[in-house]
Amino acid sequence: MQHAWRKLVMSHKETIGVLLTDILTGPLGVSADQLEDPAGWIEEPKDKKMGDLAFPCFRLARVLRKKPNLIAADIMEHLEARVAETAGITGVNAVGPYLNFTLDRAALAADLIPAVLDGSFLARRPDKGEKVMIEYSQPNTHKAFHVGHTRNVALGASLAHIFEWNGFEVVPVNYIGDEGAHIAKCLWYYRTYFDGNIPDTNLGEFLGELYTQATLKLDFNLLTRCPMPKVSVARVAEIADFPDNPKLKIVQVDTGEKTVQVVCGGTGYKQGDKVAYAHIGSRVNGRQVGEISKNGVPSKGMILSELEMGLSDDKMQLKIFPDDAPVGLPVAEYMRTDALPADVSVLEEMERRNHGVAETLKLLEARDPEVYALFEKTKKWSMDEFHAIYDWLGAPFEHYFFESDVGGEGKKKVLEYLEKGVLVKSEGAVGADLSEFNLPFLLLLKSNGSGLYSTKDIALAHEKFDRFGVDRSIYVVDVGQSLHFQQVFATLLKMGYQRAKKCYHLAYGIVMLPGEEPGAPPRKMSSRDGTVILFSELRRQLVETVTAVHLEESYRGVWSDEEIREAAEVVAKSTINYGMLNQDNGKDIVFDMEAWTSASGNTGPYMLYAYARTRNILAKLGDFDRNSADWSLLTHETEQDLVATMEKFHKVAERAAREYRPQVICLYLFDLCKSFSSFYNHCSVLRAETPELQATRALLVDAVGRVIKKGLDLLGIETLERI
RNA sequence: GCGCCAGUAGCUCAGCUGGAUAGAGCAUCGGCCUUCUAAGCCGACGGUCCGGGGUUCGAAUCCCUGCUGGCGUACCA
Repeated sequence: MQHAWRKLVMSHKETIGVLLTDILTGPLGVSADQLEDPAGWIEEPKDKKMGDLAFPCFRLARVLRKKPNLIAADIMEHLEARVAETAGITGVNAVGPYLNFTLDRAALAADLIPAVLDGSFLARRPDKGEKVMIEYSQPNTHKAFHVGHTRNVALGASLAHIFEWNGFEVVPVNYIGDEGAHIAKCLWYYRTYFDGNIPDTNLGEFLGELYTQATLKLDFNLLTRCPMPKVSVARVAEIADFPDNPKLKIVQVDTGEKTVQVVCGGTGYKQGDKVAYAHIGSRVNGRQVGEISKNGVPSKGMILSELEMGLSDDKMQLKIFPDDAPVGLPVAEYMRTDALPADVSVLEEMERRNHGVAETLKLLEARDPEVYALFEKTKKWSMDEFHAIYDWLGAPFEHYFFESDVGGEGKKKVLEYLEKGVLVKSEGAVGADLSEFNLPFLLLLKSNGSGLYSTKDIALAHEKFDRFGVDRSIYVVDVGQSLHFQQVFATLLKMGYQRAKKCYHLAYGIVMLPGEEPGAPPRKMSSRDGTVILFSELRRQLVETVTAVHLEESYRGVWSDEEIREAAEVVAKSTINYGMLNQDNGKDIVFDMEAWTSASGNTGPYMLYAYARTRNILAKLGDFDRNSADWSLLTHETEQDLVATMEKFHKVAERAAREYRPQVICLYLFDLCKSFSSFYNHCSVLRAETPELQATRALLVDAVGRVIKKGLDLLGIETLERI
């Protein structure tokens, strides 16, 4: 069924276009081929007060060789009479270079409001025949779920609703990270160190805590200020000039065992100084130290600067130890902290811990009965918690993918395409040369043959299209993965998988915390520093603050405790969801618990409040004569605003899907709710001057409430009948 | 080094494919509750749209360039 309201608005532009064409090609003498399509130039004025539609005369300036505002005046002369006899348009005036048209709002309201009330306006759009998969959330098991993750969930869930409403067939899916080193670390810590009691609740967060503890155990900077094996104290035995290069010196270094020659570019040392010497084969800041030769002068190992040791920003100054530093002693031991007992070797302890994690990983991969059983048990702890969180947030999932399920298939595919010559070997590893796409090499198999994140994504993409038959695949993943997905999609294309063109990475910015002092820049959350806001904590604090600040005084004793609790939960959810969505996808969000819970202005609770007010009016009013409504009575500025704003709903929802931006719905709802609040303070329904006006306003209020509710629905936000 | 993203009011942010006097919220300061819920409404204050060029009748918007910040740059996920 065609909606009358839509035809009406479309026809306004066409009607005006015809009028303008008549006048321009007639009295003003513009030839038709110079005119193109005036209806297409019509836009909406920035300020609603100026009118409903505007025609800018700038482009005509060139054709007519006249100033735009004079052209507007010329057209006006002929236009006014024509407009007066045109139905649907109530007025026109020339403002500078613009012609502003006012539409017949009573006619608009007469079409729109009944359509809202009978449900046809807000009904899901006709089926588009396109199946869209939306992958979001992707949490790692054995890690904590925190505020940052809620942005992803809010975005994904909202997009699912928005696409659904726009007539797409939506398949919302999750992709669980249940494989990899993080799990080995967590389980290693649990088996090696944990001796407390397992809590009764929040087992997922408990695992996250174990994981954090594990990373602390593996942060060797806590054991020594120089966590580098194969770096030891050495003595500068002799310094000689380098031929033809005054910046370099040839240094003979006494390591305690032998004397080696090093070409050194650093400064601030002299013969006899004690320095940090990195042996061949050691790793310095991730780089392997090898034997090199500079202009034919061999150099074995390197002498570390203060920068290389992470002690200062000075990249030239070599680290010099006091004279009593024993030559040959590993620097890791020399610079140890007091975290370990003195009789425990730092290097041995580092080795022991690294080995422990590696062993756990091996046992996991080999499905050792004990370790694997522990893995499955703990994985369930995480999954149970995830499900509870999704349930609370209202996030739908139709299917769960698991990393552990796609790894094997990924490897198979990579080897198959290596065989075909599409993928190549490089430095012992396998990957895709993407230079034809102007992208860097994508590693797909490590030199030891094991797969990576990218390997799994190759298999996952196939699975999505082949098994679920989707036409489009959206990945909601943070912006840090942009290059990764460009590479994955390009690799798929290179493998001849044309449907990679229908893959889209929706990149969003991360969630930050406000600076510690006013004016300080926002900071990243870090589980290590304990600055992460865990989900349970977020929920608890939000509900608590909402109750204390807004519900306690007004409703305790008036509502049941149960109703207060439920209201607090709904408000808390709206706060977090709306806050996460009402921001440009790509930009970082600063999550300020205090600011978010204060809940005034452009926030979720503001929308809920506006909605509850619409319901409250109707509840107080009770029955009224719906047939006595007279749309021409809606003359107040705020009433006309509401009608005009409601009308935009389809355009907004369509745009939100097209641009993958739930935010446009937020902006729209804020606009609508603000108009309603203004209306609420200016026009009373219960005390309307006449029964007709009262009935008309009541229907308007009802319609506005429904549009707000539907908009919030698309954002994944529930409403309350009263707050 | 290279690549991507960003820089708009004291703070947090809108500003759609270039259009009218650059807009909100918060904060600050004034008003409005015996009348439908004050989580609200009305008003005031507040801007060299990072700098510099260019395209255009017209630039916060497009192009170039510089500065600043963030992120990413093959054996982590």
